[in-house]
Amino acid sequence: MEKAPRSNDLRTRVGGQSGLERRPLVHVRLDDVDHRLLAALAEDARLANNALAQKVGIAPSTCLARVRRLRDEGVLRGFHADVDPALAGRPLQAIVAVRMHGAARSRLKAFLRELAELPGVMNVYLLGGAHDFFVHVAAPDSDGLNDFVIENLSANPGVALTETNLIFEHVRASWY
Amino acid sequence: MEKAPRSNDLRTRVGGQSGLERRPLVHVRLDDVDHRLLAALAEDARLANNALAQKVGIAPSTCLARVRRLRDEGVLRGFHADVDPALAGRPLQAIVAVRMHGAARSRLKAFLRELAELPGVMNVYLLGGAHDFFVHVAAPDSDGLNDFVIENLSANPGVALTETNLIFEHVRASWY
DNA sequence: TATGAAACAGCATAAGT
DNA sequence: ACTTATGCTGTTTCATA
Repeated sequence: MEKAPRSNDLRTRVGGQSGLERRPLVHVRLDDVDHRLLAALAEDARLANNALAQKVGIAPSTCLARVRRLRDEGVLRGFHADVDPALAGRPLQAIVAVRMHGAARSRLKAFLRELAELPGVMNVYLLGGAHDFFVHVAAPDSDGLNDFVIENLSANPGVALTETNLIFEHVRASWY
Repeated sequence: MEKAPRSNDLRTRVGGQSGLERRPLVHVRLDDVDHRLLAALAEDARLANNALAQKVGIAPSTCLARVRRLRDEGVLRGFHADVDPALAGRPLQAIVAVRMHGAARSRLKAFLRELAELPGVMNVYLLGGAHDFFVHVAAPDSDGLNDFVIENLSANPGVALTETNLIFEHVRASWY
């Protein structure tokens, strides 16, 4: 039996999920233990398997298998550090609401993908409703924000209008 | 020498930052290595110190000290698992824009704090602009979403109007 | 399917250069 | 800031219930 190079299954195959590609929409049955695992990892993604197992009351080996299953099924999409944009040089956050011209809607998803790659862009939400999408962006200053909106949004001929909402506070909820 | 119970410094003192409390607004100088560390951890929060060090091209001990500094300074706010709401039983996401009555604005922050604790609430954004805040929420179904808006938002006498935007796609950007 | 033990590998941590 | 060295912990497999 060839020995695979020890792949820490909790850490590998993380990321690489843009959120834009269509997912097979499987239904996953999650029991109470699974929910506790998800809650614990949502709160602290760096919990070691041992500590995690103890926290939810199962054996480490069982815990490892459960978490691997959750990852393989796609319930656990990844593990990310939460960086404070203000302290990382981007103290000015905004949510820019954008409406497109009707003809440009076919290229919308590709456009969003490009936007998500731009520096400072934190989230992009494709919407149904009065606006077509929201861009959550963090900028170094007011000029930077203005430049972002003008150069990356308004400059696009498909963009009909933008509405910039400054963010005064952002509370990231604990999820459940 | 008393042996402190091995505290993995990368994992301790994580969480407990709601985002609502006022921060001392210190300026942090980040060099290129720091930015690479943040980017790497934002992409995969479970990278072990060794692997992280190798990835950014510094020694493990240096890496440990750097990351600890980033955490102590508040640049690294925490490490969170990214759970797919759809596969976890909440396939319907929305961003609800809310405007308050003028008189109710003084209690706004406390209100947001309460909202953030509700099941399904993922983000709350306090805004300046046409709306007072946005609530990013994930609901089990259309009824659940409706109930959330009515019971937790419209029911509040301070709420003047709500505008629910369904989310078709959510792209979480790679941060930088 | 979950558990527990055992073995191994790999990591955090603290010296010293 | 790097290198080295050392306990020690976490991961992993396998046998068992």
